[in-house]
Amino acid sequence: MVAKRSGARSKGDQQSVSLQPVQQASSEPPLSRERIVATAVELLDAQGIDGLTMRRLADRLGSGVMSLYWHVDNKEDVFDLAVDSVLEHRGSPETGESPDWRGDVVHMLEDWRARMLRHPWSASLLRRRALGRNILGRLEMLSKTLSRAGVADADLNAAIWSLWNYVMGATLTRASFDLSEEDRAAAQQRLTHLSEHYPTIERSRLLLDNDWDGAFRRGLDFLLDGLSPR
Amino acid sequence: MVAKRSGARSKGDQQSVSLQPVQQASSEPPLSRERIVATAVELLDAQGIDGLTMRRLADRLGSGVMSLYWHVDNKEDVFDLAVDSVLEHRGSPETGESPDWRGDVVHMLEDWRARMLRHPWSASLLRRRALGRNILGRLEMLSKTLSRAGVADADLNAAIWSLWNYVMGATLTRASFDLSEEDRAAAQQRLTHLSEHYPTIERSRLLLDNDWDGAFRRGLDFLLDGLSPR
DNA sequence: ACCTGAACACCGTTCAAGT
DNA sequence: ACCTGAACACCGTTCAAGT
Repeated sequence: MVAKRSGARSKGDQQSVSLQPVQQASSEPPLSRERIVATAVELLDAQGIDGLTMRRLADRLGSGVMSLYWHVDNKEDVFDLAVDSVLEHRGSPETGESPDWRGDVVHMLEDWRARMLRHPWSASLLRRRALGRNILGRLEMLSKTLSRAGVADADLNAAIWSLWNYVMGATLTRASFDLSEEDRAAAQQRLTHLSEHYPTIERSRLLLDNDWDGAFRRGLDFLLDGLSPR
Repeated sequence: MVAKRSGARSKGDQQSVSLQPVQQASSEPPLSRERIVATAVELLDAQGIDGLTMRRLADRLGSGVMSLYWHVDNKEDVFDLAVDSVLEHRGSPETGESPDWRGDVVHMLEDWRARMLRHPWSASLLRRRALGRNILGRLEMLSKTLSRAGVADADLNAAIWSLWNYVMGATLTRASFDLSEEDRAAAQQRLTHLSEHYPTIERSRLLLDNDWDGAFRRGLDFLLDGLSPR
């Protein structure tokens, strides 16, 4: 799980481009869970959620389709593993001592969101079954930090879930709203056409606002204001 | 495995049943956008997101598959229409004058969430293209209410999106986490097994907490505390 | 305007079998 | 232990054609 972009593909290895004949192409590394997951992420990035099929995945890996099923239960399993792998998280040692708990939380959650947005398919695939070590590690860090900050034990879970909900909602919305210019245009047209019925959101240009990062940060501040111990 | 047929077919019986003067909106005979959408919702409720196929939908409607394509662009279109229909919303007249703006907001958002949870597939299908009159009506109501409550124009969009994000994240999480007892069991087992690595969330029983409604309300209160004008 | 069947180019997964 | 092709039971959608 360490090597994220490591050379799992044999065709275009840069070091040996000039000298390389056919021979090395045959040395595909053996199929493995990690290689399957990494390739699934590549494929999802390139083709989107409907672009991942077991057949295409096997093609990219240079194996037969059914070989995948030795390493992986089924297609759902591939999705779950891909999602957790996107949220790689090594509990940084300094977060245990930093005096700026709020900064720590904001930083971790912005990183969370940024990672998911780099793989826009991931937000819509985060089910309970996908909870792997990376996601759990982030929840643990959040829990520890909030507790240290003075959030009461009785409020802790509600606070964590509210932050989770906010991040998931924001990420999912951004990923699913902003994928194509075509969608933007259609929404704008529809809104203009019906503006008489929705005067307030028309006036504030709610659906045309494009500052996603700023809006995320400001909403997060609202939430952290609300749950800070006073 | 419940092959439940709602008697919705048979080409010529609408006139022949002479004892039935009751005319409901659920008219059988002609294919129409509304009838397609309503049946799609039924099918999604019964079989889940993968259970909706154009062939099955046509079957339920007693028509050929390709007949659907006269009324509907494609399968995506069916999804979008189904999502908006779930969020039916008639702008209640009294919300314009109620003195309890916070109660109004909580009420509308709890209704929003409840409607989506009654159709758990809907949360994961809410894209920009799905924004129809019902969703826009809710955003308009939210906007008006917050504005009336004294939220500054410069904060308005951030406030609305933060509420949207929160509701969407909470609803999506609840829908996708709690669908099966099997998932719960697997999560519990995994957590117990790895509890040494995640002591804090283990101690607070974060993943076993089952009070979704309460957690939703408490998190919403955090957020509203944070964005209330002081 | 509305509906249709046949056909195309795909799917995920079971199975029995190969090394 | 690991991999495989053939086969099954499906998909969404194009097309040419019917009323």
